[in-house]
Amino acid sequence: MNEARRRLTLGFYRRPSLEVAPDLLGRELCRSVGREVLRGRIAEVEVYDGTRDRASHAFPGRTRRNAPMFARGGIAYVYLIYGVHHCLNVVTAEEGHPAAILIRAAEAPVDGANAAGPGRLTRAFSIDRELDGESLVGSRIWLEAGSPAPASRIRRTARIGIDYAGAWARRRLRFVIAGHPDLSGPRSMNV
DNA sequence: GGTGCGATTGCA
DNA sequence: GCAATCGCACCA
Repeated sequence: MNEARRRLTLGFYRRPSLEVAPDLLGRELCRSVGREVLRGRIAEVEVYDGTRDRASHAFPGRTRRNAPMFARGGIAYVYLIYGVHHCLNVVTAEEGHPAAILIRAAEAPVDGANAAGPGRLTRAFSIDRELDGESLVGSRIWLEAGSPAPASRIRRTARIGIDYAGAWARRRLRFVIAGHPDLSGPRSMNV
């Protein structure tokens, strides 16, 4: 079986988020729907780690919504934003340490679909809150080894849409594949 | 039980 | 530039 199709295992997720984030770039997001499997190479992610990050859902401490962020790495955290769009996160790190990585963009899983932007991505991959807390090593949603982006192709920028977060808004916690055609956000944020 | 708002997007 | 649309955190 070819290396690119190898499924990522729990050990991949149970590491510090800053280690996992760049390692997610170029990995294949896989979503089983009906008898088909949607696949798309991840191009852009953002780290939300700890309770001191004002932009993180974990900032107020543990609540019902953010509970999956406090779990051990290896599950999905999916929430509804603006009552309109779903956002997919990969939960990382160890039990009790809230950390999640927002998957902001991937290559289109089917021709004509658009998975650039967190809301568009969940729509393209048919992901909603039914997958909140779902295992990432199960049969509904998972990651495969894909073709990891080499370190030389990875860039870091500030995160998007969190201007209210003070100093945290300036931290470079967004990771992208440089020059990738499917990045989201303002052009100035794409390197 | 009431209120305010968001890790976004698409359209005017 | 702004409306859409709703779960939920927070306060009373």
